[in-house]
Amino acid sequence: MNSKYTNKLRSSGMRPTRQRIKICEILFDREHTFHFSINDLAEIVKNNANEKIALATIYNTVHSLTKKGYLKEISINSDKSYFDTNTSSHHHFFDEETSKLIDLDNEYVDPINIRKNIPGKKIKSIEVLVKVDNDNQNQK
Amino acid sequence: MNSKYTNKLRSSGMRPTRQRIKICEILFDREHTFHFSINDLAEIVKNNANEKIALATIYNTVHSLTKKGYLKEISINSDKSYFDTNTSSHHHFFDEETSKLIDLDNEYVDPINIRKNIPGKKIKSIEVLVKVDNDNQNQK
DNA sequence: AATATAGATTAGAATGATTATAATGTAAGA
DNA sequence: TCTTACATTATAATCATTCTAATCTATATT
Repeated sequence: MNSKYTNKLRSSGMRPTRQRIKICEILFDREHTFHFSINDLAEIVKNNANEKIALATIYNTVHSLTKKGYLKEISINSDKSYFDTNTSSHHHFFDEETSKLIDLDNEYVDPINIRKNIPGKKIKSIEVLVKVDNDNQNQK
Repeated sequence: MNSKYTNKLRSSGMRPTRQRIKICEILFDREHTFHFSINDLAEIVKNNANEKIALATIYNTVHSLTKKGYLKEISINSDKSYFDTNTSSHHHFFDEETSKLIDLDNEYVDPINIRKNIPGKKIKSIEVLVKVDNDNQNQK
C-alpha cells in the first residue's frame, strides 16, 4: 500500500487508508481542475474503484481534504455542495443551462477594491460569480 | 380583504390570497433590505400572524415572488437558501461568525470587467461575495 | 348575488443531501 | 505481534425542500 498520496495524507495528519488514497487518486490524478459534487464523486468511485467505499467515508474524506486545504468548497446552488480541486483564490462562471462550473482565473478579472468595511471584521476572501446562459436565449 | 399588496400581487398574475398578503406585509413593510431563509420567515409568520400558514405555502409564495422579481435568491451556504428583498444587482458581505448577510451596494465596488468569455454564452450577472470574520481572530 | 372552476392552501408523506450512531476494521507505534 | 486510537461501514436519523391529494377560495360567469 504505497502511493504518491501516502505522504501527502500522512503529513497532513490523515492516516493513509486504502479509501483515502483511492479518493485522492480520483481527485488529483488529473490534468485540469475538477469540479464535483459528492454525488459525482460517489458515482466515479462506484464505476472506477474495484472496491466499495461507503458514502459516509466519501463525505468524511472530502470534508477532511477541504479542512486541510486540498479542496475548496463552492456554493452556487443551495441544493448541493460543489468542491473544486483548484484551491487557489479564483472566480467562477456558472452555466445556468448546464449547471456546470467553469474556473475564471484571477488574471481575467482586475483586482477588486471594496470601499466599505465592517467594524471589527476582516476580509477573508473576495470571490466573483459570473452567471452565464445561452446567448440566443430570451430572458426568462 | 384589501391591502397595498393586493394590486401588486394581482398585477403580477398572483391571486391576492390572505396568506400571500400576510407574507408580503412581513417581507416588504420594512425600512431596510431584509435577508432571510425560509426558516426565518416561517418563524416570523408563526410569531406574528394570527393564523397559521403552511410551510409549503411559504415555500410556494417565496418562490413565486422570486420568479416575479420581488425577491432575489442568494447562494452562500449549501445547506440553506437565502432570499433578499433588495432585488437590484448588488454584492454581499457574508459574516462567517454570525452567518449573516450584509448588503454591499454597487457604489462601494468598482465595475468589474471580465476579460474572458465562453463561446455561445452570455453574461447574466456578476456578483461579488466578500467573506469576513472577526478581526482579532486567528486563521482556522 | 349565487355558482362554477382554476388555482391556492393544507397536512402529511416523500425525497434527497448530509450527519450521527454504533459496531467492526485497520494503521502505526510500542 | 499487540494495542489502541482512529477509520470505515451500514444503517438510521435529520433537515431542507418538494410532492400529493384533499379541501378551500378568488374571481369570472351566470
